[in-house]
Amino acid sequence: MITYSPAQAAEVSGFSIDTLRYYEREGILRPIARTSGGHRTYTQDDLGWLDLVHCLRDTGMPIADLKRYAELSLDEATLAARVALLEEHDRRVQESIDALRSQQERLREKIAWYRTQGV
Amino acid sequence: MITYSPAQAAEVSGFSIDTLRYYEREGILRPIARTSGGHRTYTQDDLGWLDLVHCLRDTGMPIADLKRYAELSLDEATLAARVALLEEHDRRVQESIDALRSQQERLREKIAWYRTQGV
DNA sequence: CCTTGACCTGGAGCGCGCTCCAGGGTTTTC
DNA sequence: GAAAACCCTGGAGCGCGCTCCAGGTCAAGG
Repeated sequence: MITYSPAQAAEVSGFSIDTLRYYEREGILRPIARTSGGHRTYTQDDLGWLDLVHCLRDTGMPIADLKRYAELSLDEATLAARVALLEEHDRRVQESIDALRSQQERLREKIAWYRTQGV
Repeated sequence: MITYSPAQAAEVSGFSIDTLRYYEREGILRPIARTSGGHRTYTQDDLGWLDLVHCLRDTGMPIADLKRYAELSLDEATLAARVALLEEHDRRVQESIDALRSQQERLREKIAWYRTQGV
């Protein structure tokens, strides 16, 4: 089985080593496997999960929500509930995109107004 | 001339009274006029500026940038430079909208994948 | 082996953007 | 003219999401 050192996991996931440890402490990552000496070895599954985590963080999901989602994932039977949460998150992402666009529209109106003031 | 008490300025601008004071301390607002007793009286101009501030904050401009922008505004001759900064900000807003949309796209792909796993 | 670089833990610290508080003074209302 | 509501200042505190540090242990190359 292919595994990854902390440095490699950081490289591939795009999170810093410190952040990976922080996520594990917070329960966003399940406990990562260790070598006999105690060094972490990330699996491809771990990296797959981190990819989703990155996507959710980039779209503004708070750490606390991610943690609840991760806890849900411990129980196989919650798959439907998890997908529902992702869809709910998708709606919030859509709202923030819409909000950003409408504020951008206002910004552009203000720029246009300044332009009429002789720029 | 129409003026506004702190509470009214907060109501109209959508910022809390504490935030208005904070912005003034930080130099994002020019010093607000006072009554003989020291209470602030906001003018319509102040509220107009606060409206732009709200727009810029909502689109993610950091406090430090807003402060630099406000300092520029003290000099009439910088109008063109300020408009250029707003346009630069507009480009960054566009970038973050685009980033959000592409991450949303990935999120939707992940949801679709989970759906194939039997939800 | 032994060096060198990567990794470990627990906990402190930080940057941002507010938010709240104590202990007062001011303004408005009746 | 007194009560009630509002506002003042300076500074401390907070929530979030990391980031850094000390003081050690582990692992891979020569």
